[in-house]
Amino acid sequence: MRLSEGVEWTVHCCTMLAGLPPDKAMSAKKLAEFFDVPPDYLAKHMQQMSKAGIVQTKKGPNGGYSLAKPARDITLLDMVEAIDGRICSFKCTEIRQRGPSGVSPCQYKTPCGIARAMRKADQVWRDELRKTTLFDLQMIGLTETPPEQMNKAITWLKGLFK
Amino acid sequence: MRLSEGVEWTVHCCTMLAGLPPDKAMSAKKLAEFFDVPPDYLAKHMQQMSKAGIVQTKKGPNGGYSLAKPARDITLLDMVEAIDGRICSFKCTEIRQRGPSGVSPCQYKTPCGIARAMRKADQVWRDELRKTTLFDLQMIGLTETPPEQMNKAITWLKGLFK
DNA sequence: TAATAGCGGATATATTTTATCCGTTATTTA
DNA sequence: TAAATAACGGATAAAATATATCCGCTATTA
Ligand code: SF4
Ligand code: SF4
Repeated sequence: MRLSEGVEWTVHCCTMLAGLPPDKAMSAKKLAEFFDVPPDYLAKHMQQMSKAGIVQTKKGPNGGYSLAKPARDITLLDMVEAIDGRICSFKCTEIRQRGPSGVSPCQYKTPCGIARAMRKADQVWRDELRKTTLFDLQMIGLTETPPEQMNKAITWLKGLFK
Repeated sequence: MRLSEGVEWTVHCCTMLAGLPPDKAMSAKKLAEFFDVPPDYLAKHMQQMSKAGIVQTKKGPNGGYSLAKPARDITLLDMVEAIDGRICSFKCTEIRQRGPSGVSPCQYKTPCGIARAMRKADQVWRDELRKTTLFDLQMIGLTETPPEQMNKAITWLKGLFK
C-alpha cells in the first residue's frame, strides 16, 4: 500500500516546469540532474506524464518537457494517476465464491459491503487529491523553499538557459 | 498502491467470527478451509489480527480465534491497519535535499506542500474506513448473501460444531 | 549533417508480497 | 498422563512487482 516513488519525482518535475520561463522546455536528463535521480527511469515516468496529457514534449536540441496546460488545471490526482493508475487500491479476489459455501457467480448481484466500503474510501482519497493543484504546490514552494536553495536553483537554471 | 490480499481474507474471517455462536472459536485451519485460501499464510495474517487486539485466541483442541470485542467496536480501519500498517501511502524520499540546489537538512522546517497534501488524503482515506464497523459488514452480509450460500454455510458450520 | 531529445520495447536487478515449513508452548480430551 | 490440537515466532522459498538500464527508432534543431 505505497505510492511508487515516481510520483514524488514527477510531481517535483512538474513544479519545476511550472516555474520555467514561458516557451522554455527542460529535458528528462536535466530534470534528473537537478533532482539527482536515475535519468533513464525518470524519462520513463515523464513519458507517462506525456501520455496522460499533463506535459507536452518537444524533440531535438533545446527540446524537452513543458506543461501541457496551466498549472491551475493540473491536479495532484492527475499526476498520481498518471504514474500509479486509476484502479482502486482494494482488489477483490471474490473469495466469497470459493470454498464449501460458494455458489454460482450469477447469484452475486452486487459487490459486497466490504468492496463497497473500500471503494468509497478510495474515492474520498482521490477526491482529496483532486483539491490540490499544481498551482497550489508552486505557490507553497515559492513561499516555503529555503532562500539559500532558491538562489542555488535560480543560478543553476541560469546556467541551463544561458 | 494496492492493499494486500490478506486484508480481504481477514475481514472475511472477522465477519465469519462475528456470526459464530458465543463461546465458540474457529481455527485458522478451518477458516482457511471455508474460504479456500492457503492455511499457513492465513494463519500468519490472523496472528497479526491477534497482535492488534482484534481477535482473541485459545490454544488446543476446540480452540482457535474469536472476536476480542463487540463487532460494533471493530472498524474496517482497525482490520486494514492490522495487516497493512499505519504508515502513510506516500513516502517522501527528500529529493529536495539532493541535487545542485540541495541545502542542509536543518533548513527544511516543515514537510513540503506535496507531502502535506498526500498525508491529508491518506488521512481522509483512513477516516472513511473508520466509519464502517464489522457490525455493519455483518448486517450487510446477512441481508445480501444469496440464500443458497447462506444455507450451505450454515450446514458446513453445523458439521464443524456437532 | 551531427547532436539532441522523446519514445517504445526488451531486459536486468532489487524489493516486496505471497507462501511454506518447523520447532515451541499451551490447552484440551481421552 | 498421553496424544492431539492450535497459536506463535522465526526462517526460508517462490512469485510478483517495482526499480533501473539499454537500445534502436524518429523527429527536431543548429
Ligand atoms: S465479499 Fe466482497 S471482498 Fe469478499 S470476495 Fe466478495 S466482493 Fe470480494
Ligand atoms: S519537497 Fe516534499 S515530497 Fe519533495 S522531497 Fe521534500 S518533503 Fe519530499
